[in-house]
Amino acid sequence: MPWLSRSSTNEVINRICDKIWLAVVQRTLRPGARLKEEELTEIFATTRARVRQALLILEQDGLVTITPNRGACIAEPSVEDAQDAFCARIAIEQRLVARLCQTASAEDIRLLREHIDQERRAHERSDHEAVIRLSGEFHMLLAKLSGAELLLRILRMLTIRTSLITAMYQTAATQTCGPDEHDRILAAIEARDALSASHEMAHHLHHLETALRLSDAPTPVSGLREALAAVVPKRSPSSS
Amino acid sequence: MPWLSRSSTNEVINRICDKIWLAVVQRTLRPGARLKEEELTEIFATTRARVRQALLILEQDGLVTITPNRGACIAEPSVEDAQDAFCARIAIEQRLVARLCQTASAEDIRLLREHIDQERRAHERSDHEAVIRLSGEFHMLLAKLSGAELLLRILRMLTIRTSLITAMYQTAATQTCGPDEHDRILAAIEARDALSASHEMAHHLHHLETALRLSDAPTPVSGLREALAAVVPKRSPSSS
DNA sequence: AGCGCTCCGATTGTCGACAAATACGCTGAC
DNA sequence: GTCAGCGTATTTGTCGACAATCGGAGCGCT
Repeated sequence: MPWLSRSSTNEVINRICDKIWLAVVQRTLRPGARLKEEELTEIFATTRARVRQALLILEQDGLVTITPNRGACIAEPSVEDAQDAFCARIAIEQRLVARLCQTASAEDIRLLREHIDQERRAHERSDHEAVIRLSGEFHMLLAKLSGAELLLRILRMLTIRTSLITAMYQTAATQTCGPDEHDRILAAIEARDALSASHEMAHHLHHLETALRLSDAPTPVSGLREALAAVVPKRSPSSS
Repeated sequence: MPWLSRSSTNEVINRICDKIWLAVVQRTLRPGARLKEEELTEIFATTRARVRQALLILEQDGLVTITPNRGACIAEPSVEDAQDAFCARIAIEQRLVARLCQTASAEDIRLLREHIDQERRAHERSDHEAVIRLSGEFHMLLAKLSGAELLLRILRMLTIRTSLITAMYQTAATQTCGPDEHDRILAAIEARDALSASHEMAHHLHHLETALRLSDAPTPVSGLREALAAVVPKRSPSSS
């Protein structure tokens, strides 16, 4: 578990945070899903206070939204949030890769290449779940290798938003951006070509964003979620 | 109180967060200062649970550090953290002002001008406390006017770091960067000159950073803090 | 039958007390 | 006189129970 949100001092709380975050990335938990405290309490075999702390942390990260007397749900970022997140990601990750061009060690590059290989393997066996997860982790790995604790934290907040958005406005095309672009970014880093690296990164993120924007107007999936839940509430109309 | 950290649902908790943040900005609370829970409890006339929540939020923001069984202190960011924070601020705030060049309304510009006027007045009457506070608030105001909730949050995390660092490595020169640079940024925004605006912003932040870097090597003030506290513990040597 | 009201179940929010851990001061021995 | 060991006292961490609030079902009224 090369995982990333050791925000709290407590091990249990970190496990809760990581698990939920992982479930969201793997599309097991959809945006808008309810997170009942008691439920989580018995799932993780802990107390409600711990769960509560974990939820507070996740709210700070933007993964869940807590509404006063109604509990926690997986967040549903607005389109504006997504645009802001992409904007900030472009700004930050450009700097990030440019910096890595100067600081990256051979070991760093090896790790990145290994990661991309994993991505490629997952892609080849059509393991969409792993593809999505690994694709996000690549960017986190970049931040991690930069050694900047702060950038890692910020990038986590940003990737959380973009992951949620892709989960909400998911089109078939969204998850097909293979590891090629990551590969080109790595190549630029390896060549110590900062300009090219930041350019590739900008291109990559812009690509991701526009792939989403396609489905922006037509199908805000989650916008219909509540409505659909009310209309087709799992009850066959023949019975009553 | 045009304040910024309404992270929590609870009013009391927000007040605690704001007050502490304000105290840090005004140099009333120095980095490394101990924050005892019980103490805060009676100061804010609340319960320890509230205080605890507030401290957790502040830890997420990077304003305090909580060490497992030893409580909370005002954070003391490392020099690397500071550099990262400035790096990220430059990346983000450049985008920010460029964006404001397109979206800023007349009302926005009026607010910014008013703020700068406040800065100037504070500067003229040598109210250093207000100068520091307002100088930081200017950047937060920019983020606020951009309308991007997310950018505001990130920028808060970043300005917290830079504020802490300036409090730690403070030289006389640090706080003298008058409102002129802010003024030039505003002028560029008003002229809808995105390139110039982002350039001015980069220059401004770079200026701030180098002003600090001067004292980087020579006097890590807070490094001596504990030592000094142990050596000169407010007790006159004549008494005992 | 449609609509509004009330009551009830479920869920969250809050608090106080207890347990654990650490820092400090004291005593005693070398 | 100094240092090690121990006990206490302060501070944080945790938990369980209670109170407040919200959503929904049921019921009565129009």
